[in-house]
Amino acid sequence: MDELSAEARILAAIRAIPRGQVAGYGEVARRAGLPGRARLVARILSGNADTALPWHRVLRSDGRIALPENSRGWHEQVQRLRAEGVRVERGRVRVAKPAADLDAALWGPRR
DNA sequence: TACTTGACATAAG
DNA sequence: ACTTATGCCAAGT
Repeated sequence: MDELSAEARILAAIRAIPRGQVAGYGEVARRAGLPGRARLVARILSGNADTALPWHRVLRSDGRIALPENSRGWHEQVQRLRAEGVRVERGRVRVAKPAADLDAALWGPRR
């Protein structure tokens, strides 16, 4: 019954990722109110045909592109990401290091 | 029902 | 930073 709504919420969560930004599968699931369903997000994307959907902004939690390296989809994802200014190196996007930033803020120079 | 598969995540070594 | 082992969940056989 709510199979459709689950998919709808996931699609909405993906559409909500701002241009030039990325999000992990698990992250998308959480934002859709479906914690623990990262694989459901992957399932939906694997079957998606909507080119307007910003599917390219969804990556693995480690910042790597989920599709098989050098596959057609892989190349397209890299291109789409770079087209919006996202730096992609060796099939992966720079992952944020909040701990380091926090650490610097709390324990940095003169503190 | 039992087993396999997949655009995953996380902890350990 | 990279690889392996486990856990996970929904669908397909």
